[in-house]
Amino acid sequence: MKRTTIKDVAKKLNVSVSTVSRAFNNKYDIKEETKELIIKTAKELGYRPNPIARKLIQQRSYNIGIIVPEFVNSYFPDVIMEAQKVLIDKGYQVLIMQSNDSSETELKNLETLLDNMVDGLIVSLIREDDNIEKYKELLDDKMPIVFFNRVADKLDACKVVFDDFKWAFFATEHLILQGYEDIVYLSGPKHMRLSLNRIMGFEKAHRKHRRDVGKIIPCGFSMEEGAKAARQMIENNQVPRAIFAANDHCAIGAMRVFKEYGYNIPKDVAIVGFTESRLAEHIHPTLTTVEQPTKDIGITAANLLIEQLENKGMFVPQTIVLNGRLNVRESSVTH
Amino acid sequence: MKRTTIKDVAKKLNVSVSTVSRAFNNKYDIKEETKELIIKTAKELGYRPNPIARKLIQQRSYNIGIIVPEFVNSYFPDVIMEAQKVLIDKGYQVLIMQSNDSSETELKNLETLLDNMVDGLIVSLIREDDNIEKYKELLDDKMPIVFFNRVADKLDACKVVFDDFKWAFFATEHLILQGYEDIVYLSGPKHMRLSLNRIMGFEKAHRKHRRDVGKIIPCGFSMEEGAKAARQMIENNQVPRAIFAANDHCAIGAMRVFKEYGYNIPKDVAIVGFTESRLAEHIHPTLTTVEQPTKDIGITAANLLIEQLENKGMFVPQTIVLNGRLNVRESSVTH
DNA sequence: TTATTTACCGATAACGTTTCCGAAACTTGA
DNA sequence: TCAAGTTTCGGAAACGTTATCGGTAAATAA
Repeated sequence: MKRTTIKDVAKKLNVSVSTVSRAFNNKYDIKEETKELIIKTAKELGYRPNPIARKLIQQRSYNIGIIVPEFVNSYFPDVIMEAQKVLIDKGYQVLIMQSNDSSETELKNLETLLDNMVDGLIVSLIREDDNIEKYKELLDDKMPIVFFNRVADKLDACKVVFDDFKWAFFATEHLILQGYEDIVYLSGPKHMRLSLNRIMGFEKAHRKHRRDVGKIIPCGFSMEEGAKAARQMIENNQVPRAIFAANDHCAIGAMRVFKEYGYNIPKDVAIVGFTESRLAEHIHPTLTTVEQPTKDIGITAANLLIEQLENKGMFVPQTIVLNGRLNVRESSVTH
Repeated sequence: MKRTTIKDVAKKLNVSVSTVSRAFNNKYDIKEETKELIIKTAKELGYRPNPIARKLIQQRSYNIGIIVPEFVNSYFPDVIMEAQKVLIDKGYQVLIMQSNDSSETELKNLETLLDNMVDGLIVSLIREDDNIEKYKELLDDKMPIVFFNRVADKLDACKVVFDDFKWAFFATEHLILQGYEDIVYLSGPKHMRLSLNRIMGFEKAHRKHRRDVGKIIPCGFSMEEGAKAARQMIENNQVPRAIFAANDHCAIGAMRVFKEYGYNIPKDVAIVGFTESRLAEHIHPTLTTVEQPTKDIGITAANLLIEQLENKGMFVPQTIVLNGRLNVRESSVTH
């Protein structure tokens, strides 16, 4: 069962391979009639252009690499799948890699993607600084790259980011307006730009309402770390009236511990999460959280990359900031 | 910035391209000395063999396609990532597609993967029957395929499955041994083999302990469906003493509703889930559930595929059944 | 010494496309 | 009717590898 090639189609119709090629590439210099005939008999013969041969001659792989830190939260799968849809529609092939929260694996992933000759990359970084030299090299070589979510200030490239500042501000303000004093922020790792942005939003909300800025405790994005932070607060007898957490998993981990220790949520401790997860609606009490536009992020990143691929050379890097939504639920409201 | 090719390396050393190729392919008829020299200067020149050219001449894409129903549960991402690791190590490129729980998208995904000339496939089906003819064709054409999780009886192919019967049996027996009479099974869709297997396990456990088999209610895999089922039981005043659910999401959805209506878990209603999710340990009460060996499933599927690819032609399809574990937690134990 | 094997290497043809160049065939304008 | 332009097509080169075949030099056997 050999695959039928362009030659088979050409021979069958007594035309040259060039003509068949033209028929399949919508070139102008071909008669409409012959084109249709070729397409028709090609279909009969079950001919499909060999993408590998095309890639070789066109000197493009039509491969796009996507690198993300993890697959634990639904956030990354969600944006990836949207981006993939857009890219596949444009004839690209998508290679997905996860870095397992390790900068070294990130670098290894990058290498394998380059071995596979990707035409472009969509990346969410593990740490801002770790592989920055490598990315700089690539950018200097005009490799199209779009960063999203976790980006690096020092890189002059396309970025799709969430307005972390603004939504941390709104989330904090929401807690303040509910009347809570003494709000603690369980922040993400400080080496991330988005953590800093959220901290700034947190602070701004306090300043606006003339409050002392609440305590900021470095935490992580996992349930375990959220739980650990909560346990520590309880042990130190420093349980605040409200908590704003780095993400939903972290919030849920903390929530669990508080409940175990008999705290009522939100009466004793109010909680707000970040980056709407599928759990927010399904735990008890339901979790107030900031929803990120995962679909838009994926689509925008993909489109930015395509633009770059098509206008290679003359393309100015741009940063697109997307908006979100605060989903207010039970965990933060006492009426 | 042109990519350096095999010719550049050959010219630099005044050898033929054949020799350079031999150096990179560990062929026997080359002097160890020259081989090392070639590898060394190739590295200096930054030469990497062009995978596309290699694919073209070898008539293999080194592409493997993976098709899964969804990315909502962590189950599929988990097995995919393990499989990918194995495959990448062997020099394969992995294309991941999700069917969004629609058989039509599954078919479309299949087509795009074939367009990309995949050498093999790893598939978890949406429905047993829907695209069966297409898969049959492929198998007849000697396309290496490994099915996992949701497989079709009618297809004579490699399969990696979980022993759903056995572990549904154990889960049910666990509930029986805890002393619960009147156990309801919220089953997955009936068109899936795994649902039927689990039902059989559920029944067997009842027979073994000489009980009447509990009610079986068709349900789905989502939290919404679990919640809906619970609400219906409450409305109909038919809340059982224990529930065995199709998966964790379903279990959690039901649990939430019961808690809302004031039922205590496990005192009023005990619950057991299936396919350990990341939530099981983090909800209240913690959820008893059957853990599937996601990593093993991914690794085994990948290895089976590689075996098939390497011994193409003479290869007998085999089914590998993997084992699991029952994680007993609070939701099912009253002491 | 000569014949025969062995080790190593080069030239060349493929793989299936696209692209460039040129040449028919046809059309247009005077 | 003829020159010039247009449309449509064919031939051949190219993309970067690997595979096949053959040849030379060295090593071994007779």
